[in-house]
Amino acid sequence: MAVTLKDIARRVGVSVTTVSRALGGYDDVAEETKRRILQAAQEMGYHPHIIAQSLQRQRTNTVGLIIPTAGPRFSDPYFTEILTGIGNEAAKHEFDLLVSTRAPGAQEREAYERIVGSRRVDGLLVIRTRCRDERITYLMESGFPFVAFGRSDLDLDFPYVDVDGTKGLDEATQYLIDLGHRRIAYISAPLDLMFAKYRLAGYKGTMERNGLSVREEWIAIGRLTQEDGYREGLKLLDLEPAPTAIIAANDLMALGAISAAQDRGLIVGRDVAVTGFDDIPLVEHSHPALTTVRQPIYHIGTMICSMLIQVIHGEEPAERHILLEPTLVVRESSGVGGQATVDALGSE
Amino acid sequence: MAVTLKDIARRVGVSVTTVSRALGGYDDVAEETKRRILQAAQEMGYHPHIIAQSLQRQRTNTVGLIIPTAGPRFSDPYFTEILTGIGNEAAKHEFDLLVSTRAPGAQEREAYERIVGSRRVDGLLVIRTRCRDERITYLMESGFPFVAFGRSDLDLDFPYVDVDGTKGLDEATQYLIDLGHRRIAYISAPLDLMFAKYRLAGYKGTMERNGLSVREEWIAIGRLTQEDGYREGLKLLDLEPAPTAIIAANDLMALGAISAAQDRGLIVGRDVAVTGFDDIPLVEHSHPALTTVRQPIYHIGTMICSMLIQVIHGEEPAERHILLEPTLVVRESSGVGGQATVDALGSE
DNA sequence: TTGAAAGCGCTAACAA
DNA sequence: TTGTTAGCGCTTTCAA
Repeated sequence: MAVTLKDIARRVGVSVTTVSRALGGYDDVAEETKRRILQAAQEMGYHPHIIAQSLQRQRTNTVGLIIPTAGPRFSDPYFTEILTGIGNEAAKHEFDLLVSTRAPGAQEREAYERIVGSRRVDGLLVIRTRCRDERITYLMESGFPFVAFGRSDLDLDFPYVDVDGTKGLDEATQYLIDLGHRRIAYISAPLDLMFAKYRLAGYKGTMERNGLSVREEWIAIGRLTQEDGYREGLKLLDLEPAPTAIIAANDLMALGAISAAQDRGLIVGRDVAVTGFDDIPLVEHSHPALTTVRQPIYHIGTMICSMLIQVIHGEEPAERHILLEPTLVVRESSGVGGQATVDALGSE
Repeated sequence: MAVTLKDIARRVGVSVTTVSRALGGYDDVAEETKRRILQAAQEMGYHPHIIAQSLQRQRTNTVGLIIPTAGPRFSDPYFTEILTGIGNEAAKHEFDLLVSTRAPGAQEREAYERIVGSRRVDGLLVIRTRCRDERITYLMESGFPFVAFGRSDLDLDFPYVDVDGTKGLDEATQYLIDLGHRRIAYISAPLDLMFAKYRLAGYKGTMERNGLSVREEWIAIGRLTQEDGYREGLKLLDLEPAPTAIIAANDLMALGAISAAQDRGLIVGRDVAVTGFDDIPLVEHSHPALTTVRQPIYHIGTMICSMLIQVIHGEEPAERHILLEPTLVVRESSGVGGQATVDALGSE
């Protein structure tokens, strides 16, 4: 049914080897022979059998990605975007992308073991690194090629790309403080996620540097969903005294917090400021448009993928540890023009 | 480096064949031999070399999905959700999932040809079917196993799952009409998408059945993004007379339309009604919460994947053509309690 | 109950 | 410039 080298060889009247070499672009094939082979291959609609190639070359030309999902209805735009980045970069290098979705835990560990053990892919991409991340210890132990999006608290050296979350939250927090805010609450990500620590440190550090106390009840934790942002947002807004600003550790929770504020009858950007982190496409046209810390997710996808492919090819990436600077994107939700400030302070 | 059957054979002192059979669970291996082999495999951390297995079995145990993306910053939660559904179902059957992202066009066609030709996967999932969909003609011609999410206007018989978009829009439109709306605008999806036709037909049909004229300028078209929903929403709201309700062909555009209305100083659910389609997690906690037509995206992902695996196994799926009934989910954006109606009509 | 041999489709070392 | 041979790791006859 499918065309093989053998079929072409038979038709052209040469050996399989010659066909293989002609198609492989080697120059030790007579011009005329090559021409006939190429033509036959063309006419017969030949495509190399990738599996056979992989077995021979001991190389699958495939990178793997196991997306850590929370549940079925998970749908963080963050993942779509990084997936696109990874996928496009992989395609550029003629690599395929194998994707699994697993919730952190035993199933996830097994998926890693199976993929590594079965040599299903040439390398893995680890995203959203965690504290004492066992995916990383496992991959380091097994010597399997991988690149991570996110740093680690393990004392291990591996290639990664990360965004300086501390800096990002420094900027967001300082921006709000400069607008006059004093009671700034923070909705953190679960603290087993590495980026959560960095961002929290940025928030706390900046508050303290400005001589502002960080009250325990101003720090909430949500699982990165809009729903959690909403729930925690309500709780924060119901505090006495209520915060005049809420910083969320990601955009989805910020959107939830905005809904919470609106449900409390507050005008976001005037009565209360809200900021996020990520700058997913969604928040540019939300209402109000969200002030957030931008990290170039798509671009990071392409970077980790291209680094991984370098590692697979046995090349040393120019930089093994890349820390990107995020940028604060000011929009309406933080109260452009200081409107929020005035009112917020006025109510103090 | 990696453990092979040969390694185990050598250690246990039997042939590769015997090891293969023992591990394969055949019962023509002596109990004692089997035990020793299993133990050795365990101790040595053996995992079958999937590529070698695939070559031999002529089966990759992998399904493919090529996500039709618009651009880099694409990030429709719709895709994340269906991806999760597909991925989880695949895992259940011990199948892997190969994912690519390609914009419709030449590159996409090549990706299909390459994947099919190279026998990279055992079958493909086609999502978001289009008019005269060349992916479908190609797959039918080549006899490659596939299952689609969406029907086709081609006169071809292939297995699919779809949601009755016409019915969904019937319900949404009728609901708004029953609330008293008369000037109902519609933001359609690009009409080369199959589902766009069905949904548009539902809108138009219901309007007409109720004796309401559908004015040309009330029908806008957006590329399913929030941004387009915003832009088209503004245009619609600036019409004279302005529509009192806007139906969007998907949730993302509905969110955009809501932002547009809010930027025009309108209260959505009171001054204007807005509805969507999909019921992505995002819209339950948006502000106002979105009235929408729910289609079980995650579940559809599992369905098409399990159907495909059946086809791959040479089984005939119980049902080859599944048409699901969507359900209208009423929330605030359509004006619960008829508030929108009264005010909207009042301004007529 | 076990092993030898062949072969999946391809590449590569070596010989001619 | 071309072909023969071997082999990637596995499964599967067939024979012992």
